[in-house]
Amino acid sequence: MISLRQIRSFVAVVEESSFTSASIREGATQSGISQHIKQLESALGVALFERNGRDVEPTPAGRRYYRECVEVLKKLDAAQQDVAAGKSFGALRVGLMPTFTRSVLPPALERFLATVPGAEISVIEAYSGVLTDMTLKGELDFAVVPAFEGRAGISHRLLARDREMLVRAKRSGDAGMTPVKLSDLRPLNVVLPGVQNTRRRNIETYFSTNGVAVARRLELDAMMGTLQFVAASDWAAILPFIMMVSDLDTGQFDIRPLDDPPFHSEFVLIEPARKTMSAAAALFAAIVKTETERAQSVFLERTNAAHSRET
Amino acid sequence: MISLRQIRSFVAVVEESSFTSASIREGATQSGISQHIKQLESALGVALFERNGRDVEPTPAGRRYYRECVEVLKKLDAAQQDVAAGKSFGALRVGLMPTFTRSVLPPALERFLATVPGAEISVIEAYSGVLTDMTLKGELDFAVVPAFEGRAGISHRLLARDREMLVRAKRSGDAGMTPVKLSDLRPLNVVLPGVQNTRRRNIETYFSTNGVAVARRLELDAMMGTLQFVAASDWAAILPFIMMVSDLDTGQFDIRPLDDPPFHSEFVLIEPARKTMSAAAALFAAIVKTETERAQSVFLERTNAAHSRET
DNA sequence: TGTCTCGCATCAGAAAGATTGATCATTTGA
DNA sequence: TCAAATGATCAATCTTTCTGATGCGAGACA
Repeated sequence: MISLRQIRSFVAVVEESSFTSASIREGATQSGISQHIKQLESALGVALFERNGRDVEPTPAGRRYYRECVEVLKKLDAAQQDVAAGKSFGALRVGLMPTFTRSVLPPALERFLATVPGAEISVIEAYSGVLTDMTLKGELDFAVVPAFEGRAGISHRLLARDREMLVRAKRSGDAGMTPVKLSDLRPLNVVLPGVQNTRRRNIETYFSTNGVAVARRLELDAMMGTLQFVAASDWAAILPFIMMVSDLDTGQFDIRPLDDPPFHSEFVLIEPARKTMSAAAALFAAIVKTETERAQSVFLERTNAAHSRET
Repeated sequence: MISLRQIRSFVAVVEESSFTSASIREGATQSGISQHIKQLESALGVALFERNGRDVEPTPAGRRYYRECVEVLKKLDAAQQDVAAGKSFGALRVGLMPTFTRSVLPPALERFLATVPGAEISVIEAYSGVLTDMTLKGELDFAVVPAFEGRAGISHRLLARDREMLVRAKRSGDAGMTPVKLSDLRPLNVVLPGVQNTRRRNIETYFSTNGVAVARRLELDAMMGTLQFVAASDWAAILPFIMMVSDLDTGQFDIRPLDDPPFHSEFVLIEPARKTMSAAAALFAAIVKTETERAQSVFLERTNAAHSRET
């Protein structure tokens, strides 16, 4: 007889393409996972994986079974949520990339806690890779990360599309929010996230596609550090608008939208495909989205203002 | 953590309205079932049943959870079937009431075995109550029974609507298939199924609604016996047309449709709600349906023939 | 009203089953 | 060719589950 444990192991192996990683994710041993798969295969009478050396790939039957298993798990999860709903809003764990923790998180948190006074929420700030792994492991209810290539076991939906900005230390006389064409500038000293970061790849693509000259590159995988450093030097950074909203009026930064062409980034909300978002999570996600939109509305106000100053 | 065993137990308890019956159906002990429910309730944090003395009734939450659990089980079953399909047509177990085993079964079986040479099939002949219980227990892939009031855990769909006939021993000079109004006849000696039988209740309703006089009643829960007895006596029986198709030309019986008003019976195909019909079962069900329709087409031929003889 | 019976809850011991850790076999990449 | 990585296998252990006996409460019946 097939058990849920076996199914969970199977799903993990498909998503991780590895027995060993699956065992870690499921908090089990490789041996146990191996046996689960074996039992499943013998119960179904079908091979679920093709083992070619160190390569584990689902057979067509395995792939089909995977799809259905994910649905079953999701339905089961939904059933539990449905019945257990109202019991208490449970503890909510959300992963946000720094872009969001800086500007959007504070007002979102405030609204959420006002709406659900008893809520328990933890927010984990990390880069997209970490957040994606945690989401896959089921350690997060959802996470917000840059749009990515998709990954087995993760479902995602667009949360926001944002304009990338050139951020430098403010010098007197700078007109805020004036669009800037990077290739017109002299070669930049630019602070960038590390190569494993999704944003880094997008930025490099923009640079090379649009003939942007870079004098020097500095890798900093520390957002706070980046901002501090940029504020106190002549280095620049490329950051999404929503990250900088709260800095528009501090006089610390010169913030300008990249233009000609404009550079957009997309952010998606990801969650484990096998789970149903809890009511609490859905509420918080909605609040994050509206707060993001509110922050973005500032963009139009300011660029209009900049425009009218010019004319 | 919730297990499939627990869910199956829960579903069984809801459908049986009893821990004890559920334990029998699941091949477990009452103690075990009780623990499963307790674990489920504590895992969900919700009471699933209201225990009022010897009465077990699902709470609203329990009812909702039941619906979702059935779906989960069904999806899981479908997933297995899907993946395991092609492995072999498996053993098929079908329950038929005597009405169907007499006329429809032989040609249906023949066609089925011709279509799927390697098929293993067993047909169980029994009355509707027995067949329904077996279906609920999962001992049958499906069963054909008289239309009934519905029952938790059983899904059903209409298979055929058939005309009830007055069946008596043939006497010389009888014109076959002439419609007959029972209340015009002198009081009948009639052989009937036992009171627990669904057909019995329907027949009694027809009798009393239409002022049919009955001289004597004889209860026989043996279809073969009923036919033998009717053929050799002046007792009558009320039987569906499809049951008698193969006896139209034997010269043994006088078979006439009840008329003014006509008396119809419906037969449904039932299966466990938590399962997905296997490909083999679906095929056999389809064959049974077409064979039933073929048998019924004889009705029109013969009544037309009878009509033209009269005019 | 008292007693009986039926049915679920509970508990401790027994059976079953799952998990682990060690080890082997195989493949890949240096 | 060797080292590293990965999956398969196996026996021992440990956890979980199940059972059978017993308890308890509610309705049935006299």
